[in-house]
Amino acid sequence: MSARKIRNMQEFAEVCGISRPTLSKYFNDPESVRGTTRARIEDALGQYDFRPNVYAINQNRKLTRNVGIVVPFLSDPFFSEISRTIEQRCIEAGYRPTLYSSNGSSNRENEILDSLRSIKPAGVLIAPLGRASDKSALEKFCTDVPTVLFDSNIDGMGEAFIGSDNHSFVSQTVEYLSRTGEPPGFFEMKHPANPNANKRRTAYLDIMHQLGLEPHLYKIEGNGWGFEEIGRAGALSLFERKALKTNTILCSNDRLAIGLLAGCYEAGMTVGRAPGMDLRVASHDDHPFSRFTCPSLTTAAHDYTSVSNDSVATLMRLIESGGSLARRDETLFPARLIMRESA
Amino acid sequence: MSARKIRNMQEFAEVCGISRPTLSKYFNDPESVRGTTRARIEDALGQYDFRPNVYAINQNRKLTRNVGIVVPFLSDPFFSEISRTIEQRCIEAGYRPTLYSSNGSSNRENEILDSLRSIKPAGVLIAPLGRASDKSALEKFCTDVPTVLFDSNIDGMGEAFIGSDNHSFVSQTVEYLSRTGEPPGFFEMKHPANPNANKRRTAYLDIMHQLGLEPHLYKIEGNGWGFEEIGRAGALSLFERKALKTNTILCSNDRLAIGLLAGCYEAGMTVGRAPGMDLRVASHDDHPFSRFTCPSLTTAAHDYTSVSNDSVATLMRLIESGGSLARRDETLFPARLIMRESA
DNA sequence: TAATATTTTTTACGCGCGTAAACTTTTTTG
DNA sequence: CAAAAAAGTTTACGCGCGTAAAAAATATTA
Repeated sequence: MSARKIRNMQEFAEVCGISRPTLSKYFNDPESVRGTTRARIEDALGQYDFRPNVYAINQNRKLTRNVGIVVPFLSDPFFSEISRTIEQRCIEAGYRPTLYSSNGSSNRENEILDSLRSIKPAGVLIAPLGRASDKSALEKFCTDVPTVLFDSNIDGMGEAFIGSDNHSFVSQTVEYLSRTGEPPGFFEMKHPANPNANKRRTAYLDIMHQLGLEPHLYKIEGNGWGFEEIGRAGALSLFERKALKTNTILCSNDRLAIGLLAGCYEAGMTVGRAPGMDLRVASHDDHPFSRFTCPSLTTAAHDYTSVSNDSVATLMRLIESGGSLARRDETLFPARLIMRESA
Repeated sequence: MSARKIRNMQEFAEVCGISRPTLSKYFNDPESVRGTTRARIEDALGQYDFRPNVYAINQNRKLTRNVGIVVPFLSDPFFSEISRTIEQRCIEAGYRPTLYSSNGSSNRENEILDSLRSIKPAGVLIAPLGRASDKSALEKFCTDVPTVLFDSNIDGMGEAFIGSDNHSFVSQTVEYLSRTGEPPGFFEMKHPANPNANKRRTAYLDIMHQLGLEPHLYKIEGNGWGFEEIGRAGALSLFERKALKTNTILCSNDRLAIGLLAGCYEAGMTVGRAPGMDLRVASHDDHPFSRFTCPSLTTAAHDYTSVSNDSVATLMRLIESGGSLARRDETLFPARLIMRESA
C-alpha cells in the first residue's frame, strides 16, 4: 500500500496508467473492460487505496445501486431476522441496502419514504405497517420508485408482493390440533394492525367450517406493537372472566402466544400436549424465541429463506426491467408445521 | 402544490424569487437567513415540492449530516431496542442515521466500516463485536472518522465510550440473591464474545469475595450468538452432570437465562423465589422478553435511555468540536434491579 | 436621516464523476 | 496479413450544489 493519497479518479488514472473514462467503466462494471486492463487496474488498487466518491457517482448516474428495506418494527425478532437475510441477499446481488424501521408509526413510515426518495434508490422492499399505513402516500411512492411489498400485502400496491400463505399456516395448525385433540379456539387482537391477522382469522373460520367444527374467537383488547403484553393481559382476562370455551388455543401469532404462555404460567394453568395439562397452545410464525418458551411452542414456520430470496429476486427483476413488471404477481410461500411441546 | 416540476435549486430560486446562494444557506441552516426571507422560501416550499439533491450536497459539503450506527447483532432485541432509541435521538438532532449490523462476523464489521468511510459520516456510533473485532481495522477507522463506542468497550479506541456499569449490575443481583437466599453461582459461556461478559465475571468474583462467600462458576460450552440455545444446552448438561452446587444461578445475560429457563422446564426443575422451588435464577440486561419468561425473570436493567441519550450527546459534542475530544471519557450508567418471579 | 451593520444578489469557480464523440490502438477474424 | 471489430484515449461538457468575493439592497442604530 503506497503512501501517496489518491484524491480522485483522475489521480488514480495517472498512477495506474489507465484513462479515467475506462476506469469509470471499470468501477461501474468490472466485466466491461478487457481482462488485461482489469488486471492492471486491480494491481493498482492493491497498491493505492482509492474508492470512487459515492456521492459523485450517484449524482451523475441515472440509477444508483441503493436499495431501501423498510419494516414496521425492527425490534420484532421476526422482522429483524427477515431483514437480516434480505439485506444479505441484496449485498450478494451487488446492491447497497439500507435498513429502516417505522416503529409502528405511519408518520415515521412517511418520513422514511421521503428520505428514500432523496437517495434515489434503484428499488425498495417494504413491509408496510398495514392498517396504519398512509395508503395514498404509499401509493404515490410506489408509482415513483420501483417497489416490492413483502410480508404484508396491500391490494394493488407496489409491483409485486411476496409473503407467506396464511391459509397454509392456519390449515396446518388447525388440522394438527383437531386431529390430536380438541379443536382450537382462535386467540387474536380485536383490532389487529397487520393484514395477515385478518387473513388468519378468515382462514381459521373457513377451515373450522370445512371440518364441520364450531369456531371460537377470543378477541382481546390492546393496541400497538407490544404483542406479548397484550397476549398476557388477554390471557389473564380470559381466565378471570372464565371465558375459555376450549382446552386448545391457537394464537394468531407467536408474540401473542409468548404473552399468553406467560399469562398461563401466572394463572397456574399448565400448558402442553401431555395428558393432564390444562391447555394446549399453538401459534404461527416460528418466532426465533418460540423454541425457548416454556413449554416450547408448537407453531407454523415461515419459509424465511424463500420469502427473502424471492423478494430480492423479484426486486432485481423489477430493476432490470426498468421499474415495472408485466403484471403484479402475489407469491405466497406455504408454512411448515413445527411440533413442539405446547400442543 | 403546483404542477411545475422543479429540477434543481436554480429553478426553485426562480419560482421563489430568492437567489440560489441564499437558498443554499437556508437549506444548510434555516436560521441563518432573515425571517422574512425564510418565510418566502417556506411559502414557495409549500407550493412546489423541491428538495435539494442529497448527493450534490454531500459531495460538496466538507461534512455530511450522516451518522452511522453499528451493532453486532440487530436480531438481538437488546441491540434492536437500543439502536432504535439511538436512531431516534440522531434524527431529533437533525442527522441522518443509518443502521448496520455485523451479524457477529468481523468480516462484515470491516465491510461496514469501509462502507461507512465512503459515505463520509459526520460521526459513527459503534458497539463493536468485541473479542472478534479486527482491532487494527477498527483502530484505523477511529483515527479517520469521529467515532464513539457504546455498549462494549475496547481500550483506547474511539473518542469516548458509553455503556453500562457491569459492576453495578452484578453487585445488585448478587447482593439481592445473597440477602434473600443462598448466594448464586455464575452461569456464563466459557468463551464469551462480548467484553462485558468478562467484566461481569470479574465483578461476580470480586463481590463474592467481599461478601466472604464462595464463588461458583458454571462455564458452559458454545460459540457464536445463539445464546438461548447455548444456555439451554448448558443447563441440560449441568443437570445431567449433576454439576449444580448452588440452588441459585446468576446468568451473565438474559439471553442465556432464557435458554436456561427453557432447559429447566425441560428437565422438570422448578424455578422461582417461592418456597419449594428447586432453583432461583436471575440475570442481567432486562432483555425486552425477560418479563415474559416462565417464571418472569429477575434481572438488572440497563438504563437504555441514558446510554442512548449520552451516546448521541457525546457524538454531537465530538462532531461539533471537530472530531476529537480533549480526553477519552468512559461513562458507565448503573443498573436497576428488576425483581420478578424467578428469584 | 445619515451612518453603520446585516443580509442578499451577482458572478464565478470548483467538487468528482458520468458520458458522448471522434480518434487511436489493440485484438480478432477470415 | 489485411480488414474489421473491439477496446482504450482524448477532449469536452454536464450534473446540482457549496462557497468565496464584490456589489447591491435592506435593516438597524443613533
